[in-house]
Amino acid sequence: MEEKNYQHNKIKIDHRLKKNKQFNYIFRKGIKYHSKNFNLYAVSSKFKTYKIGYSISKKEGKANKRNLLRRRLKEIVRKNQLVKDNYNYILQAKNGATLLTYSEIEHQLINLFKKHEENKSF
RNA sequence: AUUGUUAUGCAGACAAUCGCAUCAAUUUUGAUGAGGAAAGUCCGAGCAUCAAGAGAACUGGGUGCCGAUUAACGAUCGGUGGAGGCGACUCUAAGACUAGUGCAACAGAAAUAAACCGCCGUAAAAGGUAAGGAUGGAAAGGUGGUGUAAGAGACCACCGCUUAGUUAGAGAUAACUGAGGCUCUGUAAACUCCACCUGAUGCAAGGUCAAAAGGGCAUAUGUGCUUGUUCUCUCACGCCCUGAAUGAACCGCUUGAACUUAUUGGCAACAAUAAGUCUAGAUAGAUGAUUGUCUAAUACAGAACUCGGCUUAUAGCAUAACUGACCGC
RNA sequence: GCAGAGAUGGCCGAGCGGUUUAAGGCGCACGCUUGGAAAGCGUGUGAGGUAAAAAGCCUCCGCAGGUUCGAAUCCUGUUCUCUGCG
Repeated sequence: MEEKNYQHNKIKIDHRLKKNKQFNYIFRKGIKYHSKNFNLYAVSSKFKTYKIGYSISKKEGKANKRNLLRRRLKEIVRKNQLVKDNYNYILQAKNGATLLTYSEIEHQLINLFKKHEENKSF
């Protein structure tokens, strides 16, 4: 019974960044990658899993627009398996990213994470 | 067929695959999962804390035609008066400047008070007068007549104002009759007066884990307190810091002035009764992606303690009642 | 989520019912001064529309209504900006 619970917990690891501290740390120390509508901050971490946070300023739109964008970002990251272990990320939206369609966002994000991959290999 | 006016409803549905949150089961399944405004935070409540309570005076804040509804309200409904529209109908912070005070620039002779021009009068003055002129947002009730030296509510008719009575009404008020002859400029979203209401802070409230031990201040003619100020009385005997953290978890957290349907009462807001239902509860914060079918399906927009309103944003479709103009009979 | 403050010429900033929208400073333009500059002194200077130009007229104190004879100022709604609360 206990083993099962343990396994269950192991499957459900929290991949979210939660604390303001963590966000500030990554904003300061992270390696930055830019596209037209998004910034990616990446920092290597001592943990084996990854964590990712999404940052959308209030200037980008009203609450429901921001919510929609965040959900789409989460969906794209999950579906394309863009994120690698041992890293912490922040995805920041800018310049009217809420106006983009799903496919446009997907295109930009894949390119962004490609840059990150190339940088890592060097 | 057209033109408006008012009211109401919907705010996509179904299926498949992958994915999220909560709760059940339990080992891979099932159920449920944002709005009409969830928004603005403009009002009113519940709930919590300020050790507890009673009372008085002053101050501050709010509301302001009448009646009803409501847990309550600055909300709602039905009326009255006023304003707009040919009309259906819509809008209305609408007590009192005859308690007192303030303000009213410029213009104008004069701004709450009277005479510049004028008119009458006369030899000329004195004197009488406020019709006409000019200014202004406002100029001494208005229009027409009688009257007169010229004029004037001096007198008359109509209209307006103030006021008394009668009738109708629950009342605001309305209608009628009489009186005053008009004394009384506007402004209270100026101070103020009158009537009524009103403690403060907001779930980031607040509580549990949270105790030991140590330290400081005060120790009754004292301290504390009812969170705008002061006072009276009852009352309590302690308060603060370290421990104790830029911490985690849990509670608060969703069954409620709840929702749906029916009946009854009421013009209506709404209320009562009966039956049925349980319907988000996250905490970097749960609803997305792809595809198909139907369709007018697009807009504004995302719960964060919970309710009742108000205000603002909003595509398209549908329904009902009524208004005007035109055509036909 | 809750609570509070503000918005005035190109910039800062006073004014809080009254006369032509606006004190003062910075800035800008021109002149004086100087061999030349800086500093100093003096004069002028908001924007848009109308207009050939000048003069004049109209609109503008975040935006939209209302009260008032009259609103940058008072009241209501709204938009944006900023601050505090664990």
